[in-house]
Amino acid sequence: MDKRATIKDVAEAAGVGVATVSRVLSGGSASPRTRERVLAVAAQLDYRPSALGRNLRQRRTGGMGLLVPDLTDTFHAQLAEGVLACARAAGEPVVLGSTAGDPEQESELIGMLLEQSVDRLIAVPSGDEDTWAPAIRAGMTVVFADRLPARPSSDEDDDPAATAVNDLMLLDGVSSGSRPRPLDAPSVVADDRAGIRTAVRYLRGLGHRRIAFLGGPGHDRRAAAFGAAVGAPVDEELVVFATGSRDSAYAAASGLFQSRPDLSAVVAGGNVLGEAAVLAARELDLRVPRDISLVMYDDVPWAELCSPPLTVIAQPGRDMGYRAAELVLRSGGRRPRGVMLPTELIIRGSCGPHRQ
Amino acid sequence: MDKRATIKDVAEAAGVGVATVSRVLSGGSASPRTRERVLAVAAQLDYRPSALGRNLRQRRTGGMGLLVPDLTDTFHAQLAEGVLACARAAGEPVVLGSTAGDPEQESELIGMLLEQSVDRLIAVPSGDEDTWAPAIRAGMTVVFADRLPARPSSDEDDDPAATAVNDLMLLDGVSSGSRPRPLDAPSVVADDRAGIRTAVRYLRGLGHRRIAFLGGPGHDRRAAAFGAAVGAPVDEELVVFATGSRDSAYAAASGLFQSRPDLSAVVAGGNVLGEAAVLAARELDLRVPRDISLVMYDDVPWAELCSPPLTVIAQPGRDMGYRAAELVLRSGGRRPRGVMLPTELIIRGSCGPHRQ
DNA sequence: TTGAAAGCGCTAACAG
DNA sequence: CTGTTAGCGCTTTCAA
Repeated sequence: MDKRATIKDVAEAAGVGVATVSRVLSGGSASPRTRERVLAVAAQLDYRPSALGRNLRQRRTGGMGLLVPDLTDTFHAQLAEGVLACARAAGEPVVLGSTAGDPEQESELIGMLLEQSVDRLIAVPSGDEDTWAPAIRAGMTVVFADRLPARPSSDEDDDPAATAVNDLMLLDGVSSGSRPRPLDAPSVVADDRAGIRTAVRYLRGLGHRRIAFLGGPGHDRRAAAFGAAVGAPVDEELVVFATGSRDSAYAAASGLFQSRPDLSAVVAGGNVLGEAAVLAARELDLRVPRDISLVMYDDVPWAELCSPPLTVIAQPGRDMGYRAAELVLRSGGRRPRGVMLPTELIIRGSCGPHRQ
Repeated sequence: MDKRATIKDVAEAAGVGVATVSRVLSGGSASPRTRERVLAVAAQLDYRPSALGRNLRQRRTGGMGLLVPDLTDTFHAQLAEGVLACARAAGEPVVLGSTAGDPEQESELIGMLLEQSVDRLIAVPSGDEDTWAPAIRAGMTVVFADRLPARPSSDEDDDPAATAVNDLMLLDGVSSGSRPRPLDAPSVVADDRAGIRTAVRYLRGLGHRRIAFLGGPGHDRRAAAFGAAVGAPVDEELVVFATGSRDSAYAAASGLFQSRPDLSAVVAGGNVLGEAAVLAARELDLRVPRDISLVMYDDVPWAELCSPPLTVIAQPGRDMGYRAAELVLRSGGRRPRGVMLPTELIIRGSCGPHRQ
């Protein structure tokens, strides 16, 4: 097996200079005669330009990085498929990393990408703005998907609720006065506010009054939207957070159900939490939707498999990934502020009327 | 924002040659004094060696490629997580591609990886050996995971069953006489034979006689194992294949149930097919397990969510990915023939006794 | 133990 | 329109 042909081989075989070959192959100007000959020789030699040389020359690796917390979270898998589809269409490679929701691993992966000179990155962030500042300072074009990095917990506002309120205000266009958003990166997110609001109204319409929110890492905006939707005063006990693992999600769901028997409906902030809620409810002999109504964020194939099938707030995971990839690729000059995609409440069978 | 420091910067600042810096940073020999100084300067300058230069010099990109048919197939997501975990531990990047089960896209992605000089690749293959020969000929170290490329359909044996039988014979160590396996790549697969056999015996023990196999692309070995487990003569109609999409899986399942009302149990060759089987059964008002018993290949989190929870043949997806990554990384010299991991029948609630 | 120098394959000035 | 040339940042002989 002989080694791959280089640009030099092609140039020699075609009797032209290497620059000409380079030009022809990258669509530069050349006489039809020359162009034809070069193309012929290149094809004949089965020449494929090496990305190595080009990358070094341009001091940057093509393609993009993609960082998600966990691929076995079906929503992240959908999002990744979207990114891959766009990248494939563009012929660009995607370097993938999974962070397990751990800011430290996230940082390390960012470092790895920097080392590879990958300067375009799509991320479902786990760390806060402090985690992400280095990447952006290093000149990376980053597009956040699904959620934004949390505010750094530099001072008092350490709990999700407070952060979430901040984000909510920002979402509303209300200037928060202090601490301007330092991160200059576009994002592709779903309209969490509308999605949650619709779900809460739907549950309200069914007569539910004690509604809980079960969230995970990165669900702060959703929690805030939930708070806004149920209206003050928010029963603090009815907003609980898990830490990301399936075990933690289960524990949170189980704890919630046990501590608040008066609960009649729950909104799960993501599919892993919805899964946990179904499991915990079954374990505690709570019937869905007879004893407890459930709405889950994320539409995933298995939502239909449950008995009853789960009512969900669908967000277009694949589209979000595709759009994010488009954004990060066409980051030419203008930096669009980001995209917000609509959600849709898909009513199946996991919600029923409130029974006294 | 100043540009990143290069090896030259470090060399100058430390008053040594670039070669020395390179040596020190890659653990070569150097006097303690020099080493210390270089390290100090490097740290001070926040120097990170650029992979670009190294890659070009070594004419190869570090890390590995990973090709899977579809990340929203939870098993593939698990496998990918395993690969990523190993890669992360080794500090190596992973270039991901999703092929949608299409050999053509697979070929294109292989071409892309070749262009990037990624010379290590883990794949859940969709194409046949003809698709993969170029990659291996080009000098790539390929490790197949979950399944092996099918024999090229050069002549008569065009249908899955025939191919499957071939593979089965190979698995048994029976030399097939003709057509020696030309592909020289190790693999990490589950013990499909044992898994399927155990499932079939379990169903037999429950009294089932009309058992069907519902397969997808790449499930040839499983189909063959199924044929062997039920024993000749195999009712051809009871072995059906879908093409990979969820729609196709649903159609196959639905068609199977409708055409064979005498069916009392089905083995789904993968989680997407299991999903389809549950959906199709419900649509046709077939009760699980009253009317139809179901065993699904792959254990996935949502298998427990179904009512009743699904009895599954679990294969260690994450481990398989991790092992494959280990294999492809430590491909030093010896080329191990591959690994076969055990499966486990996890009995939940989707199988019941056969009722006349 | 160390430094100088030669590229790896490619692109982008700059001449011709 | 085309060829020559100078590197991109790194590793690796080869001498000193």
